Amino acid sequence: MNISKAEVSSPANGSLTRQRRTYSIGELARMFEVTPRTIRFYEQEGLLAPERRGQTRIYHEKDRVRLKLTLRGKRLGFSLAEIREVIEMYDAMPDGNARQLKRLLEILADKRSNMERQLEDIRLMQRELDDVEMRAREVLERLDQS
Amino acid sequence: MNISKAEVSSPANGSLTRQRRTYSIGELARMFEVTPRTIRFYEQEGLLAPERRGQTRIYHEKDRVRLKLTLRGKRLGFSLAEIREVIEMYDAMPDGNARQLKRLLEILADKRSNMERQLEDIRLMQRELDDVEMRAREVLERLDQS
DNA sequence: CAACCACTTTACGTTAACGTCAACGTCGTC
DNA sequence: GACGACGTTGACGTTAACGTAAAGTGGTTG
Repeated sequence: MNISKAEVSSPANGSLTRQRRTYSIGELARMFEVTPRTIRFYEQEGLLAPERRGQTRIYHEKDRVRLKLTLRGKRLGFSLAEIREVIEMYDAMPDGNARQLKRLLEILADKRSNMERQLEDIRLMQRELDDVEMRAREVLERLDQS
Repeated sequence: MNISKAEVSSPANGSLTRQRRTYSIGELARMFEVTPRTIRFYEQEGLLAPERRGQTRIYHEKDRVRLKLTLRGKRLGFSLAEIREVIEMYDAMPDGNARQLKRLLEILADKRSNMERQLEDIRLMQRELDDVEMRAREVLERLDQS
């Protein structure tokens, strides 16, 4: 129950609305239920780029959001490489050339169709589960009766 | 464009509605856009159990459905082990004991909540994509104007 | 000051899901 | 009867996504 020193690590904060909260790798790891190792690995793969205070990594809101998006992407079956590609293009957007931007739109369309398919898969799978569950309950009832 | 010999492999079929079609490993592979190696691997992992005519494998409708379900499960991020678990329990259902059946229901509920979460993830991800796409289009327009 | 965290790097290990290659059998056909 | 297409087993290779262990650093706490 010790108060994190990270809380104090911000210099004279004038704004009230501005959240200048930072996180240690351990905090972030607990928040998202991953290991620090995972977070370092994502950095190594170019998905995160936290600030450094000496040796130790310091994560800001931006990093937290990225991690959240990364994990969400993973749950949807995207590879880290795919996720990185999108993140990189997103970051380079303002001064990205037309070719890059069009490539980005392509990728997005691709992800979109991917997700449409997943939606359909989920619908179908839910029906299967309904079916299996029904049968299972039937069998269970018969077992209870006898 | 040669007619598959598999077509002839069924003995005097009286029923009209009954589809007694069988498939070779290659046919199945092309149908689902996987390699034969993948299909053999799934068999080795207990997900398929095709008939054998001598050395060669012969796949029936049942096998085709299983493969379809397996691939769908994969697209949803389930491991082959998880998929096998469900398939095995499903097959053993009629004479499965109450404990097994309840375990099955647990697994199903688990998959269900998994998919609920995926639905939410997809919704969120779609919004992200909308957002990114909008920005990208804006930047593109500005590039076109200048 | 010693002990104890939390954090760091380096490096090797592991697992799932196949790919790839070799070496062979079996058709139909030219 | 050689050839090509397809099938088989077996074994080893590969990739992604981390796990794990070793060895060191830096701060605070009793």
